[in-house]
Amino acid sequence: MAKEIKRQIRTRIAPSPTGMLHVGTARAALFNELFARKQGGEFVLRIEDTDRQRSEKKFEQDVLTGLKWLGLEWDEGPDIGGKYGPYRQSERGEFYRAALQQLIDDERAYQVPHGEAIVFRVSEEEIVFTDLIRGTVKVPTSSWGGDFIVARSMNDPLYHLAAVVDDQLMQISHVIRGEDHLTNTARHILLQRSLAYETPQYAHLPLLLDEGRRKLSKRAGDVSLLSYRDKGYLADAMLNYLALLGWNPGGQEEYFTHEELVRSFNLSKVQKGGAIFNQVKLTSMNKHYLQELDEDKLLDWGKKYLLLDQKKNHELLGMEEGRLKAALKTEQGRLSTYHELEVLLDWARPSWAGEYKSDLLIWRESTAADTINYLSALAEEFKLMGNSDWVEETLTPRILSWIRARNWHNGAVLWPMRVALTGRENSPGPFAVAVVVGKTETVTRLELAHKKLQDSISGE
RNA sequence: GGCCUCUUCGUCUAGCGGCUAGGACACCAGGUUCUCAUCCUGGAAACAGGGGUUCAAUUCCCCUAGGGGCUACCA
Repeated sequence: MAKEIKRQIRTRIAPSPTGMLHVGTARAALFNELFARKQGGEFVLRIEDTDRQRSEKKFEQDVLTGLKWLGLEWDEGPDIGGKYGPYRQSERGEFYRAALQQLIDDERAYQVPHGEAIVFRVSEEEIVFTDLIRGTVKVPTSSWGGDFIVARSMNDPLYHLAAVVDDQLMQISHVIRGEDHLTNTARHILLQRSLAYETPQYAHLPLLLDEGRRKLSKRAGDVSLLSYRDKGYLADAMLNYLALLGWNPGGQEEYFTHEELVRSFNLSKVQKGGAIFNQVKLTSMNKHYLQELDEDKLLDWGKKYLLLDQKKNHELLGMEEGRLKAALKTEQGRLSTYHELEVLLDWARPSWAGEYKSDLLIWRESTAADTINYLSALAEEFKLMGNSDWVEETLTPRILSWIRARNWHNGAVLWPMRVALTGRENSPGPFAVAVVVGKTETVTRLELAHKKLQDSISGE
């Protein structure tokens, strides 16, 4: 038996730029990247734009932007070149022509009478190959009907031919792709044999499914990777979530950095059945990552959101950066995506006017009269405080003991204070908010609340 | 229809002949608390069904059922 020289591990992701980068494609890219990195191999990005009608430059850009955002880096690709370029199929015509000519010369393929297609001859047989995830897979050529078209013309190759030629020329050792390619693999093996190519190792990933257990597609909702970025999902969270869809390292831990994923990745632990892309779980994972952001990263994250609609968020954007940072920090525990940001940050605006109902100011076990009293007492107490005391560590104990000294109830005083400052039923604690908006605004807001409540009572 | 393929809580999964079948998300209850969130405690929740093999099957084999994919001059 001939000792085979161990080939360099080379994997690839080969998206076709006919739409926005799909989360399923991103996940396949991730698995290819993890596998290559783990083995000390190389990861290649190839753009499969043989379908000129449907391929668009903007989609190619979306693919590149999306993969980069996720944190995947390729060793060779259309943007950086490499030793087996070009990496765009539309620029590789000569290679496909040569392969087609060879197939025709060897009578493995023929041109139909008027030259509008080149057909690859297939005899009836069963193709057997080893899948790194599924083991032995058998596909009879009858399953797709035998002969198949490999090109529209010498200058117009189709997917099967182009993919096979490129994988050979680019020295791809492992083809890791979706399960929907299972029968395509049999066709590719036939082409490889006819062209005297090497057959790479194959691994077919379980599909990403929608809630109805169907292959995740555009009609199922958001499948564009970057749409998740724009909704406030962090790349680290997305990467982590995607990695665990159809794979896991075996233990109980489920939060991993990219480096940790590389270290523990193993194709044999890839699941065989499809996995539902569950946005609820993704969101909870995102929340976890959001909690761990330091204040500068959190500020960057928040600003990206505000920039999405600059007009609407004009005031927050124009605000002093320290204040925005502090405001975000107080709301950090409540953040999970961008969805709620606008509402959560509303109180932080300097011109915030308190559009809440006065009844909200009254704690459930308190009365309007008492609340009015607390509100004015608080305002007076704050006026006595120096600006240097206006930090949470000083403010909190001071007011708490001030309340205790008067035999008041924390809730009866703190609830109205918090509502006066945020106008919300649910919000960060009153001291944290008071520190962010500053002493002057705190007093103003307390006086506003006081007036609101008084007006509502006298209006009855 | 044909071919291929898959099957553990609702979801993502651990398990690789002997376990009270574990974790996470979601859900429910309680605690902490001015509220929400966080955090802590607890709870409900699964081996698709039927045959084998074996002292012993979630685990190995077969059948059935169900799901999914493919069946383009798309990729």
